[in-house]
Amino acid sequence: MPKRHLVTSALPYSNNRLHVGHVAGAYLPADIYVRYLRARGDEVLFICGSDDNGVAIEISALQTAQTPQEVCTFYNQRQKADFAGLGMAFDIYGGTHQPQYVKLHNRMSQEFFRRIHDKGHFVKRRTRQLYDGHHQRFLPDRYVRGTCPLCRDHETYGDQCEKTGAVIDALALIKPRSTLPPYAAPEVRETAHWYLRLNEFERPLREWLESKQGSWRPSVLNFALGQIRQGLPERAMTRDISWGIPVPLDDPDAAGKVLYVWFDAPIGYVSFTAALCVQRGGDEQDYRQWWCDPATPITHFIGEDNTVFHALIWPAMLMAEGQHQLPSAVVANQFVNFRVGGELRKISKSETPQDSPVWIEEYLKHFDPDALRYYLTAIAPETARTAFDTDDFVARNNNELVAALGNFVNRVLTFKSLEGRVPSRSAQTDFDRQHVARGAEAIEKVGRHIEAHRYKAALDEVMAFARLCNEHVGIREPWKTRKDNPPDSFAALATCIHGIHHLAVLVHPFMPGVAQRLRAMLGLPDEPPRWQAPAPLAEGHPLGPPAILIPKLEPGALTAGA
RNA sequence: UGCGGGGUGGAGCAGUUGGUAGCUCGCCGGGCUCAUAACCCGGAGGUCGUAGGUUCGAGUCCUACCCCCGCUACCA
Repeated sequence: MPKRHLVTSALPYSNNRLHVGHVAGAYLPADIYVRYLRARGDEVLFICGSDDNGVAIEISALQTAQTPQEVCTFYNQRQKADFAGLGMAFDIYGGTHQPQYVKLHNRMSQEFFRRIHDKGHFVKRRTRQLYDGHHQRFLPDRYVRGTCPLCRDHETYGDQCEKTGAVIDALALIKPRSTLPPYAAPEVRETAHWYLRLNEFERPLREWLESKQGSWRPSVLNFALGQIRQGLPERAMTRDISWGIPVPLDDPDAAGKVLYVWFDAPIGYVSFTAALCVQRGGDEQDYRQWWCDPATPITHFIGEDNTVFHALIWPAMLMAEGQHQLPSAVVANQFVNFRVGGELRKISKSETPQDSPVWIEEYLKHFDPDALRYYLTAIAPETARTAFDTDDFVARNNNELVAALGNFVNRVLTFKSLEGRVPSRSAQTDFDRQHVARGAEAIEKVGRHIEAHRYKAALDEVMAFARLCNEHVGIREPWKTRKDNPPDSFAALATCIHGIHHLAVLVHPFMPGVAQRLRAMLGLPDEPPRWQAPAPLAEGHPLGPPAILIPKLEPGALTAGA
């Protein structure tokens, strides 16, 4: 494995609060991966920040009588705080339109656009589009309502029939109305846009994707290859809105237009990397060490909705632009729904209660971030959608995390005869040594799972070792030999303590807070562990004060205040 | 219509290149008492969505079909 990695998590759109689905999809797995790589001794840059441009923020602002800048900065700050509360180890959390980053980001995005333009990969096309005369703006199809031109019997949005799901032409809507007050009837105007000729990249994209067979998840690969098989359409990379990055062309048709958010958002990964290089006292151009060096793998963690952009459009942009590496891996997770009373629901701003613990901000007011990290990894939507269930959360916390891991640590470290010190292991048995070897094996296996992005399997392996530790004490019964064979009892306990030391390593990528508490209880310095089997602590090594590692939750704890 | 994902014991999930189906939780029975009523041992429970096919042998490959979900948007 290489020594240097660039890891990104999808840029959250800054017009909403974060919920557990976001975290389980694009952030937590990435954080686990990064923590593991660092523990292994590799050099990692972990890049994230908010996606601040685009029509959705512009319209949110319009609806709440704020400026787009106010909207995106407000949510950028809240999201950043949520991530910090969850322990996300980003090296930088930028924002494509935040004051500290916008200048560099705009410049790099415009340069990117220009290079693609100069190489002839865009085509300019004229189209007709609905225009809201009151707001003096073009309306995305989603922001127009009217009578469905197919069924002719109901109101629908301008993009899709709500009854049949069929795609409709917004220009064909009968009696169209803007969805923006005062709901003016839109007029049709002509406009010009620059389209990326994706079809030119079908073959290189297919070859590139096929080279990933066996290492990428089938959901990403098959989806992307399926799209190519159907033929990639041209996609407009410019928009008729004002909140975004001006199109950097002299062409009069470019006046007043901005880059499509999905054009500039992935460039955010690059511009934030450059910003980080500057923050660390280097040069902006140092970002090339991470983006242009084939020995540095780039891994994008995303939610399933971003697959088309990260597996097709962004790679095509990179091919068109020609100066950067393609992603080494695109790790996509499915969505997480919310189960309430046995019923599955989507998590949404309008329907999910504002004080529900599925909102990270709400969760963190009452509970331990690591319990959430545990649960979200246990239900990781790696191959299919899963559900966040508050009762299941409490059950897993109490019956798995607390019972197997927390309780094991507690039953060993509170053992009376220890007197705060690591006892002698001189009477260790073969069984004890074998157990220690199993801990080392677990560290290896978990590492392999994480490298393959199998986080659920990795966590299972961690918990399997915790259970093995319980089994080991159960068989050794140091409480029975305490009086008649103290050396044997002590050796068993020393082995258990060594097991806890292994657990402190194993748990670190998943639950950094738990790992830190374990190290404190073991009397170890407060520094991140190395990903290797720890040497046994010397006899007499002073232990820290034992404490409850993970609190047990009352049934219904998560539903009570939410 | 097209593309993609999923359909495995009560629940949640694993099942890499085909070889009598595993894990966690829950449940039942027993044990232990160091421990956050935690832990350990044993047990019951599945004809792997349906119907065919290939094979000595298929959850695992092929065909058809059914169900759920997403995409098929100028929404991030």
